[in-house]
Amino acid sequence: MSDYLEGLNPPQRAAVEQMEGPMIIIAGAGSGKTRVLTYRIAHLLKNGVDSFQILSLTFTNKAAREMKERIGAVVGKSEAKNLWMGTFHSVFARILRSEADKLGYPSSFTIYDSQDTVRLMNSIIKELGLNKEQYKTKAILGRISQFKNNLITVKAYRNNPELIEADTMAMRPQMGAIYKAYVDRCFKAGAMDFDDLLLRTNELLVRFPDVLSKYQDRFRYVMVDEYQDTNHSQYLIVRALADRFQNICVVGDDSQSIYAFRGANINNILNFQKDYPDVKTFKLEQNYRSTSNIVEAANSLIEKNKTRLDKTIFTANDEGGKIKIMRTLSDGEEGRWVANSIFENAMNLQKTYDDFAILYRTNAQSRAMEDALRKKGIKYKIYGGLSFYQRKEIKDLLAYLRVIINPNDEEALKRVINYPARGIGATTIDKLTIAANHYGKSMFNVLQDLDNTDIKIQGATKNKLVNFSNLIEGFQISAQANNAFEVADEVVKRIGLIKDLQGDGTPEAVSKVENVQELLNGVKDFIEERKEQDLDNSLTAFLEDVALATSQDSKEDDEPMVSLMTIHLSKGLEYPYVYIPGMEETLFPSAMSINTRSELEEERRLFYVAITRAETQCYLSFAHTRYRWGKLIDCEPSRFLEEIDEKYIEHLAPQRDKVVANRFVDSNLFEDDIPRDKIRFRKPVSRSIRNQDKPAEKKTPFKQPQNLKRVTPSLAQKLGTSKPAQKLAVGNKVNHAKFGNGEVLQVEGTGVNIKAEVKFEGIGTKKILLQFAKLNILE
DNA sequence: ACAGAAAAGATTTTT
DNA sequence: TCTTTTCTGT
Repeated sequence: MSDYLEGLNPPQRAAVEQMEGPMIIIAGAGSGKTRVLTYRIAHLLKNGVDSFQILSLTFTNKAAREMKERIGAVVGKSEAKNLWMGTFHSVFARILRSEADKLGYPSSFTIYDSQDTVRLMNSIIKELGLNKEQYKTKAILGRISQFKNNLITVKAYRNNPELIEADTMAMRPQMGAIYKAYVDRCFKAGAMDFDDLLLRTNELLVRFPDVLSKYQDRFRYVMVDEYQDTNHSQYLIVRALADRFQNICVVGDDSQSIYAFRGANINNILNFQKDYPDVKTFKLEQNYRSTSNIVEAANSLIEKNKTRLDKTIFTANDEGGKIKIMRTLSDGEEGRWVANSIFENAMNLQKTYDDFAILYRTNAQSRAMEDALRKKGIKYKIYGGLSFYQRKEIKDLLAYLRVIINPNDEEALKRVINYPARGIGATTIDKLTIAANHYGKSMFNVLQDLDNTDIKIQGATKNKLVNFSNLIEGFQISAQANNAFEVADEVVKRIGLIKDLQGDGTPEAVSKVENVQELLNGVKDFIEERKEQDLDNSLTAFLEDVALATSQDSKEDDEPMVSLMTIHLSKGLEYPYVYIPGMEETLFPSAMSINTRSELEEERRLFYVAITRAETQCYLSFAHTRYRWGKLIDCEPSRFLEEIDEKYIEHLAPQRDKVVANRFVDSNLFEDDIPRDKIRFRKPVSRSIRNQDKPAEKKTPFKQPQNLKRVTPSLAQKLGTSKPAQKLAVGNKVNHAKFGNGEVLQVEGTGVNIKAEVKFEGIGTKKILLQFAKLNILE
């Protein structure tokens, strides 16, 4: 019966068998963390713990679902069903729904996604008459998010001179007013943003001790996965809930903390031992995922971080291939190289495309990869980006459903009030907004009571408004009698959505219609699935599911495809072959994150996460030029490349071509790594042909030579320094244009500061900065 | 009120 | 480069 314990190594087993008291499992990458978590819950259940008493918080819905399935396999499905398992946001949304009235919210409160909050903030800034250059929507929202994650309410903000001072200094003196307006509007709309789901939970637990007591008593065993990525708000919730029984088990890896930018506090995991002095610590240090080359390379990288918990990741796996680094001229060439390499590996090693992943720092990098993959005929899927539920046609339909459930949901209302177009324009909406603010009512209430408001709206427009509000009220009545699918279907038919989308029959239009159809099917599936499991299948439940769904949660495809995603999204996943393009300064590490040590360390952890996704082979690449912001810019290899111990690395880029090198040195152009064909043939031919039918002044004639000139000096420097440590070794015989022949005695420094000590015949020893030296390797 | 044109903005990561 | 916002004229 307890055979599930057999396959575990000693620390894994010890962690599984530790049932009571505070404990922390420090789980290195690929150390079988999910297994331990799963079996630990199974173990609790087997030992008589009631499944209703376990709360398990994960980072993604997907992780929760998978874990539930695996537990179900061990202890039986019906038992697993009772577990409270999910993301912080989804679990606490559920709790907040049942306790909403205590906080003055309707239990059918809406969850605002980031699109909604941006729209709301835009209108607030406009209404307050603020300069939008000075008050950037995103920056303001980011600041408010910070406040909320640290439980700083509007009141607390106003009583905090330091915060006010900081905002005043940052040229945002109206921050407090904006914050208040934002919170008020959300509240009035019966809406919570993502941060509210945590903040309001805290409020609930603090203000209502009986509620806290209830949930403390209910959740006698609390588990938190990815603890290194919890923020302060989450930290407090967890601590409060576990306070009575102290059966709290957190799992995480400080080396994989990559969400500081959205408030994650790595100190939560670093200080856990201080919070619970009698904590039991378990370390899972054996990596089962990757080859030893990958594990060791990642170790050598992460050692460069100063703030770390003490642990040593090791593996018993094969050595495997070294980490391969490729250098290319341009981002386009980088993409082609990746696509080719995937194609060849799949072919030669008999792998399917499922075995490959391309992980990048920024979403913008996907394009070059996509282009190359498409040309090569390789199927791929992109995770992240616009999820299905964020597409316009879907959001529009969802907005109708939201208004039906919660007519005070202003963002949804504004979305649908004139969609499909029914002649209610911006002017009218502005008037309604003003009236709503003035009377302290929701916009929909104003609509229902037009006669008792003194806003000047023309008769024709007024009719349209009345028709609209009647339409919604009709839906609401229907929603009381019919299920979610029937309501959604009725909405689509009544507003003529399909007809509106069909339009001109372009492929885009067709796909929009299909999307709407798919959403309807989705509602149907949802209802049936929930019915089967005897769960809430209301429209409200559906909308909540959708609001908290992420792109990772989409269904699996049957056809094998290469996976493309940001490194952030890749956390928790693993692939045999991993490609990490764009290993360049200002891209990775990002230019925004090189100013402080902690930011840089987070970037390094991000790189660590990326490398450790790989099971058998990891490829890194960088380009010398890249299109960014529509401009061709020069790039320098990432500093991270030099931080991996050389012995785990193999460079794939061709070595310097000496003949070419010499020729270029003579003319003071020594970008000898550029293959000759590339110099001649990069696009100018086709461009000049295309330019023939364009006005002369618009064309950029022979951009190529221009680029060469502009690029030359710096590119030369970079090529000279790109891998000098490897290229220029002690003992090399070199030639210098001025000093003649010599022998390398020493190489020191990094990046642009690499120096070589060279003994020249008849001249003596010189220290030369490779960045400027015109050295040719003779042997 | 709306379509088409011009200008601005974006690219760090997201539950 | 490509998308989104704002302006302009009807």
